[in-house]
Amino acid sequence: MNVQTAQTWQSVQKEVLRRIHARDWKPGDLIPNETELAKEFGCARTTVNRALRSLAEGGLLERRRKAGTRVAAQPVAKATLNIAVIRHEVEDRGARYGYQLARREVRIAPTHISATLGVCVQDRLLHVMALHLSNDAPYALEDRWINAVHVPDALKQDFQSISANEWLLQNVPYTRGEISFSAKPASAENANYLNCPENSALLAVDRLTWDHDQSVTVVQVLFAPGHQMRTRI
Amino acid sequence: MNVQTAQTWQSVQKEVLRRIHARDWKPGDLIPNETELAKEFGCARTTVNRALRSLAEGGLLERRRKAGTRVAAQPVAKATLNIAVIRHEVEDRGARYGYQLARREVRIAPTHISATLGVCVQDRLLHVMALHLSNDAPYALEDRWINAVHVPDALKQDFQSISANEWLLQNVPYTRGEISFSAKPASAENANYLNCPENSALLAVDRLTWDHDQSVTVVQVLFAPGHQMRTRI
DNA sequence: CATGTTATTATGTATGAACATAAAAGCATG
DNA sequence: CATGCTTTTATGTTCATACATAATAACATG
Repeated sequence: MNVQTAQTWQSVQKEVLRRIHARDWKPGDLIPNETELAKEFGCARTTVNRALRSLAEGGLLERRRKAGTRVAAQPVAKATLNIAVIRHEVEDRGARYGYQLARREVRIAPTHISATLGVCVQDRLLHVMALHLSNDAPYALEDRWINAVHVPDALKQDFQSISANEWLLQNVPYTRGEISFSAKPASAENANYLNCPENSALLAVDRLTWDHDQSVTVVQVLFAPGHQMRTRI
Repeated sequence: MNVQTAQTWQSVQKEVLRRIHARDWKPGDLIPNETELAKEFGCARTTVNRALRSLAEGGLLERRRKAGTRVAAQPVAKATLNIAVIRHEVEDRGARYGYQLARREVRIAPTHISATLGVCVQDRLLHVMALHLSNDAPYALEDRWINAVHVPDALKQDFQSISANEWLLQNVPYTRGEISFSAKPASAENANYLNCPENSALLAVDRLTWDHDQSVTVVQVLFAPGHQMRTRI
């Protein structure tokens, strides 16, 4: 019953975290309710709420009205990966960024692409392929289809000096998207661009974005062999 | 100056989002300050604060004291991957989970492992290798080293029926960790366990966890070819 | 005993007021 | 003109209070 002073929500959170890590409160345990904790810490319930809510967002606590707050039995580690503009990614690593447009064409897309984008099979889409370089070495290969029906402005861009990656982010809004991570063997073409042996294991990031119910773009980014995406948990 | 009614922080957030998506407020733009928005929406500043803060956490807004709030020029998409217990992952997909212990040994670790875990090279660590199955097909191969100096209880476990993955999460706390995603070619041994051709492209998830300044475990999970980790953004 | 209704309770949210704090902008001083 | 101090301002946070809501627990009723 140590009444504390100088209560900020961070200090409350820190103390709660300490108790969880020290196993005072074990996974699955119900912890005291907000009112009791507020009394113990000598602060307002609002402050305790702020501290616990943010821990719950991180997956460490599970909260339910009336049922109370408990320590997550099996905390699902949430790995948050920042998918930034590739140029920034390279520059943040302190490397010199380079960009090469490999292909730009307006054409009818393969059926799996038009199906994914939800457009008619005979719609002409913009296909852009580009290589991103880090200190002149291949860094990532971007293979993108843009829904030119919904984004006609894209047709005016030649993507010679600015990547579609960057142009879209600056100019075309999207409201939602899907992203998936997988490993893929390098095709002959991939290997040629990325300057690696054919069938090398490549990290692939596939993205599909929508603006309300209109698809915007679908893209696959293949990273050069050995590439890692890292984060803390 | 439409004065709204029934203000919840969610409705404020929704309206702010609408304006961003409609490009009323464009990337890089400074938006009205909290006091003004509160007046416009007819709610308390606290409510506006809650709405904007949560958008800022998601990376869509950038806020700085005195400088104000602006729409992120290049919203960094934050892909949050849930790294759950593998058994749950399989079961959530509606498949039958299976588990096979492949190896369990207490031995001196390769130097890169003891270095990673920050233990003495001659410390004996627990090495566990196990195969996770989905509907009897190989799903993921777990290759793990446990810091037996810090987690002596692990030595008592045979890991015949419960995976180290699950046992650790239930029994050993950690305060922080690192996680990285990459693509790797299957070694002969990998290929044997995962029942795939040698050099297949495999998605690899590497995790390293710490309890304060003691390392807990380092693990590599290799997923069977074709595996995808998905999320919405 | 099963089932539906009601009370209770813990979290969730809104409010206005107050003060804290970071950072920009203005100002003074050498 | 450079440098350091002061003011101003927008966000950040705390608080007490009040009411909303979901979900459990208690109760009544057939």
